[in-house]
This record gives sequence, structure tokens and C-alpha cells, in this order.
Amino acid sequence: MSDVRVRFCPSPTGNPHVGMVRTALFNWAYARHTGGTFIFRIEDTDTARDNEQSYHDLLASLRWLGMTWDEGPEVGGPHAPYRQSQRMDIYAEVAAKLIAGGHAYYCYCSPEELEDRREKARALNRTPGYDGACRDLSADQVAAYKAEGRAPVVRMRMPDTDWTWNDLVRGEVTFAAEHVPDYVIVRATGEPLYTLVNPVDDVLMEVTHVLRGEDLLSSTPRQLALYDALKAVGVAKGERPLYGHLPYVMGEGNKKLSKRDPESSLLMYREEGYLPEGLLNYLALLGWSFGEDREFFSKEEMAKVFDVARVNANPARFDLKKCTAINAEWIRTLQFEDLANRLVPYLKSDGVFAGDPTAADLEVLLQAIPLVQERMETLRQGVGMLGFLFYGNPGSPDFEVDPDEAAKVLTPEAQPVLIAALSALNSVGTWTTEKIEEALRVSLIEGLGLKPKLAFGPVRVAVTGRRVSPPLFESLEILGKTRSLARIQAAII
RNA sequence: GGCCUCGUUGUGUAGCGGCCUAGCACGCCGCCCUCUCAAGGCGGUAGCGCGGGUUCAAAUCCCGUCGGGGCUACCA
Repeated sequence: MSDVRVRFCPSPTGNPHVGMVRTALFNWAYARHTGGTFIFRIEDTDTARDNEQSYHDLLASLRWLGMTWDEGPEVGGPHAPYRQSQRMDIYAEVAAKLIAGGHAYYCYCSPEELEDRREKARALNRTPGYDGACRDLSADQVAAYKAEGRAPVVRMRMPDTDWTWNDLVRGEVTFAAEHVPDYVIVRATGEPLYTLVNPVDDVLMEVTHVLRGEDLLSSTPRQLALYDALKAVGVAKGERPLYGHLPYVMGEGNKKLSKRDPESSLLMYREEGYLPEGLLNYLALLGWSFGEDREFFSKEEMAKVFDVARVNANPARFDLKKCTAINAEWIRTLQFEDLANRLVPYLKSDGVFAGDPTAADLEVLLQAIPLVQERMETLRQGVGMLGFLFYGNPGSPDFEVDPDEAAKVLTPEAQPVLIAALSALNSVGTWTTEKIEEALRVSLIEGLGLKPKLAFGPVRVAVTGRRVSPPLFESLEILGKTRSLARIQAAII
């Protein structure tokens, strides 16, 4: 066990999204690669935006993706609890120590006053940060503010030094002291902010490597300062954590993939029938590469070779087509039974199965898997390809031919084809793919002199309801003679 | 506006001074295979943002410039 400790610490607001998953994946992979510890922490200190549903979605999502955490909600650990909403007393204590040590102070400026002064700073082309007005208030001034009924926030007293760190993915990054003003760590209500709780917990949970989104790059200097202060008051003991800022996952049009974009929603991928393996594989490619021109790999294979140093700094566009292509590739690698099992929930939710499938249903499904496996890109697409095998069963919808398809293919000219097919199939003795194919070829290709497309098209639509279907002869075999003939009969006017 | 950051085909990347007339994958186009659709095979399309340096040699190093993005909260 190495002493690498990384964490994934989302805040439970809204739907889990893919950028978040990518961050989790890189942290997870780094922990597994180094034999370190993957910590899962919930940053729910913003009571206005956090919600319980989102919290549950987060846990369910990581579980679905198969990223197990070593410490965190539901599994516990030496630094429990791992939900910040349950650690408020800790933050209050730390804040008090920081104030006592002179590293933070009460600030009585009102939001309006602050905004006013920020505007003025902007007008002078200065960084519009806090001007330090309350840094050294006299007892009288404090008393006066209190008499006005003002409730103070707590602000960090930033030392007058430049901040440099060696970013794991970007190399050396420096912020000049003047661009990192005193910042708020505790609200006037007494609630601690992200600016406090995040670094404090990283320290308390002994996090060694902070791998997070690029959006937090500019908050790093403040966290370095806080770390130093925590050390000065005896809360922190070891070294500063190392920071690595992962590039954004962008959506269409060079915009950061926002939670509102449908493509960003992890839940959507699950509903559409993306495999965890496929999604994770694709996400790994955003900002990182396996090397050796290899793009298809499992998260375990990724973990074997993953190194933060190889992470790319430039933002990556999320490409749904490529994501889908990789998912399709993953589907093709699945064992028949595995794929069948994964398909069942989708067949149920789309109403193909009324409830749990019967043993007979399962048998048919398993037979049909080889016909559809290489044809579907998502599990949900499989439902559309397989439905015709089950429609008309008790509890399932009735079988019917898509009206558009019927209009195009089941024309009056197709009637002789269907009649010939019906007769030919009726005399097939042993109902096997080979016999079926032979009968239809003899009857329609040789007998009627039709091109294959014109010969089999009407039969395909009559039996499967669609112009695009799994291979016809195999489908007929699986469907069975009785139902096959009945469907062709039904298409004859 | 200020600060930070990023810049290889449409997209994701490989590339770490000569092996690059820039490789791979997805996409797109064409052909083959073929009962439809896929899968598979073969071929094609398209890129180092721009300008200066440094060097015998630059996609690779330096500077500038332009463009994108982020931050600039009592959100995270």
C-alpha cells in the first residue's frame, strides 16, 4: 500500500454529469495505479443548492460505474464522517483557531459596500478583490458595527507573497500576491464555505494528490495559503498536497459541458443503454491516452498504466458519436448470456416484457443475441431489434407492422411474393435456418425471378414489422413456424 | 477590464529537435462482402492558428500575436 491518497468530492447539486465522472475516474485510476486510497467525500455545505436525491444519485452512479471507494459514505473510514454537512463542528473549531492565530479575521463590510468598492477597482483596471478594510479593526470600530446590527463573515488574511506550485498536469503556475485577495471562509450565518472546508478536509483526511477540474485552478493559491495557516495553528502536519488540474470536458460550440446539456447527464447514458465499460473507456480518452495507439481498454487496464503526468492540459470536446462507437465495441465483446442479462431491464422498461421474462422468453432472447449483438450501439437499440420476437405473447404488446414500412414495402405488387413465401414456408419440414433459406430462395429467387432485396423485403417487413431487422432466415427460425406463417398470412390482403 | 490557462485534420489524441512527405481512432466519402441493417475488409478526405527568432535541422525550444476557455461570489 502506497501512501497516495486521492479524493473525489462532488457537491450534490443536480444530476451527476460526465465531467464529474471523468474526474472521479482519473482519481480512481491514480489510486489504483499507485496502490493508494480512493476517498469519496460529499461537499454538501451549500444548503440552498444541495439535495438528498442528488446525493443518492451520486452514490448509485459510482456504484454503477464500478468505481469502488476505500473511504467514504456507507463504507466509513478513519476520517468519518465523509459528508461535510456532518462535520460542521470541525470547521467551526478550525475557523476559531485560524482567527485566534491571526490568520483570519471578522469582516463587517456589507455586500453592497463590497460591490461598490469592487466596481471602483475594476474601473482602475485593478483586480477587484477585497481591499482589507476590516483587517485591523479597533475594538471601538467593531463595537460600532455590532451596534449597527452587522453580522461578520470570516476572512482569510492573505500573506503578501506570490503563490507558485508545480501543477501535476500544467507544470509551474504562479499567481502574484496582489491577485489573491483576502477571501471569505465563513458566512455571516456561521456556515463554512467551500474555501474552508475543502482544504481543511484534504488536510484532515491526509490527501496527498488533488486531481480536480480546471475551474478550480485559480482557487489553488488560496488553498495553499490556508494550508500554511493550518500548519501554523497545528491542524496540518505533513506536506502541502500536490495539485493537478484536469482539462474541461466541453460540449458543443466550445462551451464547458453544462449540467443542463442533455449530453452531460450520466443518468441519460444509463437510460439509453450505454455500458459502464463503454462510457468509462470513452471518458478516459478525454485528456489522457493509453499510448501504443490503443483506445479500447477497461478501467482496470487503464489503472495499470495511468499516470497524471501524461494527462493533457487542453480542454476536450465531448463527441457523442465516438462515445457511442466505443460503447458498440464493448457490446460486441460481451458474452451472450451477459448481454442477454443486461438487455432484460431495457426490454422491461420499454414494455416488451410485462414483468420478469419467462424461461421461454429468456431462451428466445439468448438465441437471438448473436443476431443483434453486432448491430446495436446501445442496449436500448437492442430492444427495437428484438421486440418482434416477443410481441403477441401474453403481457406483451400485439405485433404490428410499422405503417410507414407497410406502405412502402407491403404494396399490391408484393402480394404474389408473400403468397409464394407463405406456400414455400408452409412446406418446410424441419424448421431450420438452412431449410427456410432454401425454400425461400427456390420459391422467390428462382421461381419468381426476383432480386434478393425484392424477394425478402416483403417477408422481412411482414414478419419483423420493419425494413431493417436481424437476419431474416435466422429470425424466422427463432420466431417459429406457426407465428411466422401467421404474420405472413396477416400481410396478405 | 484584470488575472490564469489552452492552441496538431470535423472530433479525441500520438508526437518531447532529425525516425514526420505528421501516426492512430471516431466521423465523413467510395469500393468489396451481402437477404435489410450492421459487423468485417480495402481505399480516400482533412491538421501542426499566425508572425518572428534559436538551430545544420522545429509540430517539437524562445518571444510576440491572434483565438478559445476559466476565474474575478457570504457557489463549488
